[in-house]
Amino acid sequence: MAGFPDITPVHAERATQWLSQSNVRPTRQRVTLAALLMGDGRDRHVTAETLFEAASAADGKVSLATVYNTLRAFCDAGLLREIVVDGAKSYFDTDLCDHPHFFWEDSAELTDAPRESLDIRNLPAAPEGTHVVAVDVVLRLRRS
Amino acid sequence: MAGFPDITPVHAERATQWLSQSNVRPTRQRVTLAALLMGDGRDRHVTAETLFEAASAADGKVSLATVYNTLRAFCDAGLLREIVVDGAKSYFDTDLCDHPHFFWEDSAELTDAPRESLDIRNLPAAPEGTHVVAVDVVLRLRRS
DNA sequence: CTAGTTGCAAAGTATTTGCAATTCA
DNA sequence: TGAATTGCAAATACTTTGCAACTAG
Repeated sequence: MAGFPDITPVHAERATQWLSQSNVRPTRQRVTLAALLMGDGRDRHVTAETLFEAASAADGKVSLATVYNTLRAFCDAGLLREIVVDGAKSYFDTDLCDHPHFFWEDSAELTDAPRESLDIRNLPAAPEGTHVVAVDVVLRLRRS
Repeated sequence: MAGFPDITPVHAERATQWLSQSNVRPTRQRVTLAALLMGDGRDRHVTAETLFEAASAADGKVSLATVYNTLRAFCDAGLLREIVVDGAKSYFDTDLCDHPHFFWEDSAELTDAPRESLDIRNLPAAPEGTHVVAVDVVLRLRRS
């Protein structure tokens, strides 16, 4: 459930660059959140709530509203990908490529599914005047 | 947006049987909603709100809370399939088979995508102790 | 008759927003 | 400095729930 890295100076530095490169102003709050998300370079799935808790535990001083706004800003800047699975929460994924996800119905958790194998052919064509922004593939899991 | 059939006696009759067969008690409200959903045998995608409006227009006398409860009941009974796409609303589909959907980001509408073509191979295996309940494939569309 | 269902209004959950105070470039 | 960002609290959007009144079998 936890799985967020500590915020080391190195992580903060990396986070700052990540933001600057996408023209997102690296404020203190955004650097904190960015460092938690990608400080160690690993892929992560977060909700506003989990990230807020991690930030509060780490250095505090980020309001929940800012977490929401920041996640949205990161998404708009192309730093994150929003994955919508359950009616209630939105998940944000640091891995930008299309890849399948497992959604665990009992715990409402979202995890990566092995992507190597998946092979989707003959994807329906986008209707006239539109293009496909993303292909969400979610495997809903239930306890056997 | 509309696309709901009128509620004819034939539709009501068909709806009643549909419910009875799944051990869902065919109350007046449920028959109304069921007739709107599958009276004419066509596939449909609804949200609580669209179905509520259709019911209100048709014969009235169904509260929004009941629409929510009923959609959930139909789902539990295996008469509908819930499709989760966007953070806000839940969609319900009368077509129970796995098939891909288009989600139109600008209008927040959900429609079927042509299913003939789609060919998914090597779906990741379900982790130990779980099974895959459904595979949701959603193509998010944006205006070009 | 009585267990299941309805409707209302109230509560809940996830998220967004208005706006004054603050902060980064 | 000035435009962008923050934080709070209030607002919003969707959905569920408590409970008394009703209804199908």
